[in-house]
Amino acid sequence: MTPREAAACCRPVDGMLDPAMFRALGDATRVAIVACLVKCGREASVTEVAECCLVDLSVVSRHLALLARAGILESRREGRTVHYRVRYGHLCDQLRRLADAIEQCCPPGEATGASS
Amino acid sequence: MTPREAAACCRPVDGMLDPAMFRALGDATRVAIVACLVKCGREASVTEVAECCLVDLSVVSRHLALLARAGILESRREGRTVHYRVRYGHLCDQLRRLADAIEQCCPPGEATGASS
DNA sequence: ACAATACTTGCATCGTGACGCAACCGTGCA
DNA sequence: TGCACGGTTGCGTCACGATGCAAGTATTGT
Repeated sequence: MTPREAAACCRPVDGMLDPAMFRALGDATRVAIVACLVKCGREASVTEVAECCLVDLSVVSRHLALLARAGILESRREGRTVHYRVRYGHLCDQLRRLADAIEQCCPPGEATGASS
Repeated sequence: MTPREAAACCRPVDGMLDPAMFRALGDATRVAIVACLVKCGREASVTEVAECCLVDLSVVSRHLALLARAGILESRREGRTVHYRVRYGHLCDQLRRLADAIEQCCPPGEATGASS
């Protein structure tokens, strides 16, 4: 199969490789925010998150909104406070399903770490 | 634990969230190239890959080099031809280990799809 | 009603990255 | 040695995104 033919052929991996999700994780500040929230293990307000960052609070607000749009975080409003939390289930699921979809195309003979 | 404390605390997830890898997958053209190579299941030359893309061959060459630097692809030279192939094992491993590291911080009560 | 809090949005600036073209390098062949 | 082929690299252009500041919005408390 030539690459040209492969590009036309539809596989599970096509739907999993969403540039928007990866772009969201492709920025140092956003990665720091996500790591912070992941390790925190609970939801946090914009102000709380901004205390871990060197950038302006308005920038943090925009980053959080972007991460939520990308499906990595979710938000909950409580009065004038907005809480953001990691979508652990969705995020881990996406990563594992992508790994599975990629592996499915891996020709025999190439180790992928799994024995399926 | 406040987000500020969480940011200072070191967890496995810190080393796994590499912005460079995600940035590499955060571009539509590069994602198309990776999807093409993944589905192809074999190595392909720069010219072959360029036949699946709408952009100039020089652009494809740069994208392939970037993806190789990010650890997603690897290259092999054969005469004047350069073959690129997906690092299936490394890529899937990275994705799964990241999922594991994130899940490790997930508080009990939040479903992550796994039962560990 | 007024003020304070918590966050969002408009706007200007600046850097980075994607792209195409052209020139260049390395290899193989006549 | 000359030439064709396969890739890479330099350079200019252009668009987008990250940032900070200031202004605006929504909600709470006095």
